[in-house]
Amino acid sequence: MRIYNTLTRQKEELIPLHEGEFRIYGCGPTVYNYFHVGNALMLCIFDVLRRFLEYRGYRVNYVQNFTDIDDKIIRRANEEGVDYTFISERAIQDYWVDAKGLNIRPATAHPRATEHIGNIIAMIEALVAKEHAYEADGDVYFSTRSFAEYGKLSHQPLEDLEAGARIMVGERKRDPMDFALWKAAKPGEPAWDSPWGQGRPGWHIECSAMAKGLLGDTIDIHCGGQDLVFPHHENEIAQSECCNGAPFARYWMHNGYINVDNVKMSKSLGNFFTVREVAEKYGYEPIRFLLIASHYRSPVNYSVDSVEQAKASLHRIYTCRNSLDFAAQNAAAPSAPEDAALLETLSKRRDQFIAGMEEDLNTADALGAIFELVRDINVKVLEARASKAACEGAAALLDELCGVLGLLYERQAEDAPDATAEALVAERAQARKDKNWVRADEIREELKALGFAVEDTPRGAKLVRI
RNA sequence: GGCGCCAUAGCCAAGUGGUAAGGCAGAGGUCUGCAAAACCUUUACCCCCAGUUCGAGUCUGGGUGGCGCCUCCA
Repeated sequence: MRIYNTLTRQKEELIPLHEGEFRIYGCGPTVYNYFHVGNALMLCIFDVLRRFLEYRGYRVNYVQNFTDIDDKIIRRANEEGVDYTFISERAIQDYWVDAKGLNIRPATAHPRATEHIGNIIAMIEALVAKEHAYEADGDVYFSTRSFAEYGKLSHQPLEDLEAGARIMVGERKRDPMDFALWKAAKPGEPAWDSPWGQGRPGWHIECSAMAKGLLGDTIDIHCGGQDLVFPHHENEIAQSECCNGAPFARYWMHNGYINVDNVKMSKSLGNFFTVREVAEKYGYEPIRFLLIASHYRSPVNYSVDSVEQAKASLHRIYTCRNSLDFAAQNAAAPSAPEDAALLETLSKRRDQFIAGMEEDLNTADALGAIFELVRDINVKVLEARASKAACEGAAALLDELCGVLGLLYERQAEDAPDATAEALVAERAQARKDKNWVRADEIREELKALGFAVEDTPRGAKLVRI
């Protein structure tokens, strides 16, 4: 598999450091409110990466953190007059609801910054001891000039980055490019004991500490949104490599943004749609579909129209999948001699799917393979009246590929046959045979009262729950 | 100013130099007592101008238009 590595700015063969296992760290959300469609892209795409690697036989140790202590959380807590933990807990609960709705599998671990204060302090102490960091009035800063490779991820020399740097009021930096590892407590703020007095961790050090604690000094893949490249990921590299004396992440994967009217969706611009609000109107699955329907590094323009298109696209797959169940139940033959050849033909779509995914996680291409599989199934299985075994084989393949993308999960099991309804269907079939259209239409009304719509297909009447 | 990204049909969107995947919408058709649904078929000289090449959406240079990071942000 080839992956675009931000560090080298090229596609590289993805090879794990440890045989058969990938260790992946993803920067999760800062928890203070609902996450929006833009945040969901990162969650969905790296969930797909993880699913695909597992599908290809690797073990995946995927750690995704929650930043549960931060200025915004504190501000929110003050606004609502509650403890900061109330805000973060509530947002994490909301996260689980939406993540589950989007069919994002829980990571191997979901560490919280506040659970790793000990690791964070230990790491800062090590950096101070190595003179990569210094204390100033209870704050601790990382000295960027002490790390010669600073800027290697964003490919910017320190001097150019410095042009945009500034010192905020109250900071005690020696250099504008230095960044806080530890912040001295301000009155009324949550704080932990440390060698530098009461305080709380800076944002960047959390991820370095949690990655080190749970995955080791060198991890395989570090992922996140492109907006984290600088300064967050650049700073993580500096901290981790100076502390550990080992390469931090071997591959850096960054997803692009979701745009609204061609402008980045972001909390600060206020042009965002929460996953919660979109899901209430269209359901969760179209959101997931929309996000993986284009390549993860290219921008996706979000609009109501795009969600509706996604929903319609998804419907095509669902129809095919449900028709396979119906066809399998009503197939004339349990199996046929040509089944093997038929399934062999269909499995070419699996090869196509995998080839797409292996080229920098090209989910758009992979989705194309799924739709071509759907057409193949419509023509060669459903229309050709293939055997029960062929129907089941086709269904299994469709489920397999959709499963890798995490799609087709809102499919309901078919309702168990309702005896009354079944009897009416049989009576209607007879009435239609007798050309008693009046009675046939009456029965349709009766079924409607029972909550079923009836659709006539070449294989007989099909009941659909209204 | 520094570092990058993007421009493919009405809309969305793949495309690793060799005569443009896929989806939505539209249009035809099939099935059909009616109805509903579904299925099949079909729709592009790839922003402009030069250049390299036997051959370019794909490479190079120059335009035009749009976007991002450099400050919290997925």
